[in-house]
This record gives sequence, C-alpha cells and structure tokens, in this order.
Amino acid sequence: MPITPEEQAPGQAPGQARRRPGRPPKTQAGDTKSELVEAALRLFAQKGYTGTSIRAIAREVGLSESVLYAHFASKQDIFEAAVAKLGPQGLVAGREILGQELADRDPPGYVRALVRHVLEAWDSPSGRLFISLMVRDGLVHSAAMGDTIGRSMEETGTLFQQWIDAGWIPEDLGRPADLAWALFGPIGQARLLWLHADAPPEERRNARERALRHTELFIRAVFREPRTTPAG
Amino acid sequence: MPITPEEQAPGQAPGQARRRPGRPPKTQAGDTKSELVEAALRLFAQKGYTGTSIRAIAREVGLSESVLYAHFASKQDIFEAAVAKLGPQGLVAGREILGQELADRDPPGYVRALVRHVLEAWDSPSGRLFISLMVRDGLVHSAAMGDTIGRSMEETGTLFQQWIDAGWIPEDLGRPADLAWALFGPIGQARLLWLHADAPPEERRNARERALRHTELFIRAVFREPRTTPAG
DNA sequence: ATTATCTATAGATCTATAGATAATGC
DNA sequence: ATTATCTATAGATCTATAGATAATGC
Repeated sequence: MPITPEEQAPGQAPGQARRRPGRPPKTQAGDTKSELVEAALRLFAQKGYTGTSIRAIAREVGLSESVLYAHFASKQDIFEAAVAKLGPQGLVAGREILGQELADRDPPGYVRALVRHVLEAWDSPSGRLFISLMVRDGLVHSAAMGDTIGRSMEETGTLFQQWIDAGWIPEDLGRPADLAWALFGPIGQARLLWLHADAPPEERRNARERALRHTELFIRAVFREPRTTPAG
Repeated sequence: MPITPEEQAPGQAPGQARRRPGRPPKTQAGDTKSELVEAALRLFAQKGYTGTSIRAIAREVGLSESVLYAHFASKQDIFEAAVAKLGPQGLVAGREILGQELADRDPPGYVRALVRHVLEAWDSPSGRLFISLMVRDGLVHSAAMGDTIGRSMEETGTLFQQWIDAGWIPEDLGRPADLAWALFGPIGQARLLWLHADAPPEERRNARERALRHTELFIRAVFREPRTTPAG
C-alpha cells in the first residue's frame, strides 16, 4: 500500500513538508551535523539526558531520526559532542587578559574588571547552556566540576597573596584561596541559580546586579590603602 | 503452561524468593507506601525523574511494579510524595531557635551558631537528598527555589540591620540583605556543589570546613567592636 | 562510487490497567 | 467484602540497524 505524499511521516512536525527519500539537492543542504549538535545541546539543557530522545533531536532539525546515526555512533556520543561544543568553560581565564600592571596599581579596579569579565562569560548563551546542562544531569556533582573550581580558587588565591604581601589586604583575614572563595562563592551561587539557559532577562539582570553589589561589598570589607609603598 | 516456582518473576532480583500471588500474611507486611516513597526519593535523587522508572522503584522494594498504582495515581504523584516527604527545607530557620539575647550580646557568636545550625541541616541525609533532587531535575531553577532564597536573604538581612544599628558593623559596607548574601552565598555554593546525596565523607567534611573557614573570614572582615555601648 | 537522506522495523523498555488470588477484618 | 499483592498485557515510545533512494563528485 503506497503512501500518498499528503500523509505525514511518523515523526514529522505537522505543516512541515515531507522530505523525499534520497540525498537532498545541494541548494537545500545546511550543516546538518552542527544543527544536530546545537539542537541536542538545547534539548539536553532543557530536558536532561534521559528526558531527551534521539527522535526529539531529529524532529527539532526537521529530519528523520535515523540521520543521527549517520553522524554519531550513539546517544551518548551526541551528548559528548554537545558538551565538547561548549568548550572548556575556564572559570577564571581573566588573569592573562587583564595583566599584572593593573593588579599592582589598582587591586579594587582589577577585581571589578575580573568580575565583569567573568560575568560576561557566564551570562553568555553558551555559559548559560553549560549551567543548565550541569544542573540537569547532576554534572555539578562530577569530580571534574569540583576539580575545576578547586583549581580556580587556588589560582585566584595567588592574586590575593600578592595583595596581602603588598599590604592591600590585612594578613590575618584568611587564606588567599578563602578570600577567592569569599569573592566568587556568592557570584558562582548567583550563576548556578539564575544564569541558566531559560532565564528571563529580568532574572539575569538581577543575578548580574547581585554579583556586582557583592563585588563592591567585598572590596570595601577586604581592601585598605597599603601602609607601605612597595619598593620601586 | 504453568510456571514452576523456581523461575523468577520478570522484574525480580535474582536470588530473591518469588512472592506468591494474593495478599501477603500480616507478619511479612511492612509499611509499603513509606518504603516506596523512600526508594523513589533515593532513585529520583540519583537518576532524575525521567531516569527513574516505576519498575525500578518497585524492584528496589522487592515488589511488582503494579503495586505503585495501588498507592499512587501516577509517576508524577510519586514524585510529589517524595518531595513532600522532605519537608519545607527552610534555609534559615535558626532565628527562632537561637534567640535575640545572643544576637544582642555576641553577634559573631550568633553567626557561628547560625552557620553551624544551618550546616547540620544541610549535611543531613534529607538535606542532601533535597540538593540532589534539585540538581537532577532542574528544580534549582524553579521559581520556588528563587523565592525561598530571596526571602531567606531578606529575613537574615534584618539581623544585620540590627547589628549595623548597634554599631557592630560599619554602615557603609552594603545593604543588609547583601551582607546576608556575602555570608551565605559561599556556604550555599558549597552546599550545592558538595553536600549531595552521594557525596563521600571526605567531600562533605571538605564542604563543612570550607563553610566554617568562610564564616570566620566573614566575621573578621565585617564585624568590629561597637563604638558606643548600646543603651541599657 | 559515495554521500545524505529516507522508510520500515526489531527488540527493549516504559506507564498504566484489567483481572486473578489469597489474607484480613467484620 | 476489603485489601494487598500478583500476572499478563496494551499501547506508546525508545535506541539502533537494515536496506532503499536520489543527488553529488569523480
């Protein structure tokens, strides 16, 4: 019994024209693999791994579900491609960008710039997809996440050590890495709670403002004018 | 073709004796409904909603999957019973317990006691199941979660306002609710990252120690001896 | 010949229901 | 009669594969 062209393919969105069998002409061909990974990323972030079916991903792109197996070996493989697409998501990669000169001359200014830089990355589409993925599939609790944060705090700690040595921060406040935690803990918390893929603009603005107010509070509570001018 | 008693029921753990049809004798009857909710909670926290099947829950308790529909209307219904079992999880319910006297006499001591109290609740089995649930199904991003935290920070803010008024905290550091955020942000972050249901003891100890070190840092950075003795 | 798609399908698993069975409590 | 369980099954959906089909690039 031949299927008439008017009928819909099983997993086809209604209203969408059914695709003929066979390789599509060049003019219609997009970058299918990228489209699939992007759709997968959105869905995984929104519904989680088990909540997202191969079928749903294919439907998003308007293709039959078997295409996915032409591009990926398995569902897990698609997930990994989606995570890989997001990149390393280094929490604080700002140090190389901002430079030592500002750190020596104006520590509060450096901290403000660092936070603004981090916030921009965290509020970006890929930064927010990352958070949603983490929070959807329990990846927040993966060893990789803990390690990244731990290393990041140690790294930022060296910065605070410099400022303690130069007299900008009292010696007895706490360990350098704990100062980093006091600065970035509340900001990271705001990120986890409010900078997710589906966050409405208001929620995102709220998160950024909270982070910036915290930064100012931190600067006022922790920094002082250095007692001795560093030798130069 | 009759099934011999040696054969296993479809979803039965191997080695476990197959249950006869019919109501079991009173001597063997436990509190099935509670057992089901507890098993459901563990599995939902570990594998997420879509990752947990009715079948898996029944198997955990050693029963056939259709029992669940004798106790609950649907899978969603079980999930709600599991969340309800955890209770309200008030983030900071410590104020009633600790009392105003300590708050007036020894603010740093009050803060330490409050944090210890909160940490105990957050590190408890049900506190950690709660976090795993939140982080497994994207509930961290629910409106309920945002509201709870927001209200909690406002609430804790009134405490800081008292201390600002009494001269224990400089006036110009920041809004009272922002002080609450500076205190509890890093602690909540540690909770979200490391106080989950499957956290090994070392990870939990690490989280608690980080929280306590932060508390001391916060106290040193924010509190001072009041300039004027409050009228009494 | 190769590539990018399609249809059709296998086999597993999922939620939920129907109806049987045996102990309990009146 | 009611209650707590069981077996069996319907119908949907899931991942993955086999094999057909048509455009492309040599």
